[in-house]
Amino acid sequence: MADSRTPRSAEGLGSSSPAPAVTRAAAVLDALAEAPSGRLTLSDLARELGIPKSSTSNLLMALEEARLITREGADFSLGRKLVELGAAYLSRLDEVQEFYKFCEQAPTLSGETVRIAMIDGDHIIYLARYEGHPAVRLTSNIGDKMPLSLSAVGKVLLAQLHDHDIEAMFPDDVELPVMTPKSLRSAAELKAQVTAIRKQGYALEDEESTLGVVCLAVPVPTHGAHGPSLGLSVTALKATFSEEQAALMVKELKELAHSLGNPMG
Amino acid sequence: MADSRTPRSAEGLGSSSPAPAVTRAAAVLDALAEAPSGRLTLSDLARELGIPKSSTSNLLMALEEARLITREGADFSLGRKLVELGAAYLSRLDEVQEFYKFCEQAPTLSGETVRIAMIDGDHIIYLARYEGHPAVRLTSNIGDKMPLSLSAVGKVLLAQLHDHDIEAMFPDDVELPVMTPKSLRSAAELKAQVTAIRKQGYALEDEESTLGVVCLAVPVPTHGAHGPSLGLSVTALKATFSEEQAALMVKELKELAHSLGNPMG
DNA sequence: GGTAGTTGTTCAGTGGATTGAACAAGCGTT
DNA sequence: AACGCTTGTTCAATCCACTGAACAACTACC
Repeated sequence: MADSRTPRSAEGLGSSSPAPAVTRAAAVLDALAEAPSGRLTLSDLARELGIPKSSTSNLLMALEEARLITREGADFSLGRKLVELGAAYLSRLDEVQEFYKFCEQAPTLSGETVRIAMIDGDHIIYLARYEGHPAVRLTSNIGDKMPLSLSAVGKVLLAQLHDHDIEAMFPDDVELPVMTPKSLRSAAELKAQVTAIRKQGYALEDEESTLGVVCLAVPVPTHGAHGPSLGLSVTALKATFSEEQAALMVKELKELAHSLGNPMG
Repeated sequence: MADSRTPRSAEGLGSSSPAPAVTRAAAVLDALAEAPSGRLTLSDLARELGIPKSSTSNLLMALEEARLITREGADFSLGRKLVELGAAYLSRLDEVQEFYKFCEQAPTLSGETVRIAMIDGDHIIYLARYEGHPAVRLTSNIGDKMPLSLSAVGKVLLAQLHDHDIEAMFPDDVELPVMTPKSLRSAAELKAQVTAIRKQGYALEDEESTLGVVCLAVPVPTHGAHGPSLGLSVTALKATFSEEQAALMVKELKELAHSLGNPMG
């Protein structure tokens, strides 16, 4: 009966937005992005977000006119304008451009799958991907999200935060997402890793998100304090993974991180 | 003095939106996307969009809370959430996934630079790019836009439209964008090409956007009448471009287009 | 230092967006 | 076919988001 019973109201009860229509419109976009099929009807949205139908209708018309959503018969889905806007965001990040250039020239990395990611709330989000050999074709795409505890980049970016922030995000009794038998289970495990990562300067993910796959990650030093935290990672097959190779990759990752962190590297 | 004098009002004078706040919020996003530096202040936005400062402030607060924009001191820029939303849109397009798979296996295309694009108002927008050989590294990225008259995909998608739509978009006295000496100049030229493209089933772009580079494109048949028009293109260096190669590429492009057009190809 | 130009924030009044009920149109069932 | 239960649209009354002016905080330039 597809009873998706998640009446998460658009407004957080106490938080009256200075422009409710905008907040609700954003909630509509979120709902469409999270809907498994990517398509919802007016009534679906009105019900899920707790907005009167007539108001929802107005919102949808305005969103459609702005091409932020598309109507297809009775179904609404995300609009193409969002691809433009997302691309506009990425094109402004000089780091992404330099990332590609560096990967091509790096002796070891140029043959591997390298990604650059950014912390985004309690997730990481992939900004760009360089694929040296399509041998290990990844399923993740640009823009995809991943829990912090399940990825090397996530852990290395977490390690950059202050302890009290980590504590706030991962209280001792928190339930961590699990994707493989080797996924971290407890906040304690995660925090132990964080201190280890701080010492050694890089993070390792050992089949914690995908069996047979390992990941190394380093942080990009945040230049000038402003701007969000970036991280870099290499992905490799566990089967063909050696200590010396790892050392080489970490070395090159750190070089890349350094040149990204210092504008005129 | 950076006198960007473009007071393009957010509302189109006569068009009263059913949810003005949303329309204006979308205008804010547009303005940020088009701003050369990607950063604008509250006053910049208020001035450019013709919105009172106090209202603009409200909009920006709501947008920031939704993470659709970010504040950095006094400057506002696009937010990360837009990358997520754009990615969510793309992930729903099965065509993109199949596009990659096909390109890898195609005998000729697998070595070339292939792209899939979509018509979007009076532009095309690139949805995905497959790069066989990084020999001809393109400057265009996913999400980038391009005028219809300047690209092979643009022309081939234009040729899919009805004549009266083309006439409306390109009246005889229209001024076409020019990027190289070989760019089309007049609507007449464009329309002549459109009829030619309809006959031969594919479009050629001969150094019209970049000197030294040629492009071939075919349309993807729109299955079931709904859904936007997609197009495929291959890019090659004019220097190494031969007739037979072109024939092969067009053949494979058409195969790909066919399998994309028919879900269970 | 003083002035004139910014900037972004505050606040009470008002005009228009939002709303709920009533509407019409579409489906599936009995 | 008539029913029950959907769907999305219409419309007048109300409430609240928007507004404009006044505010405070900076910067720049004599």
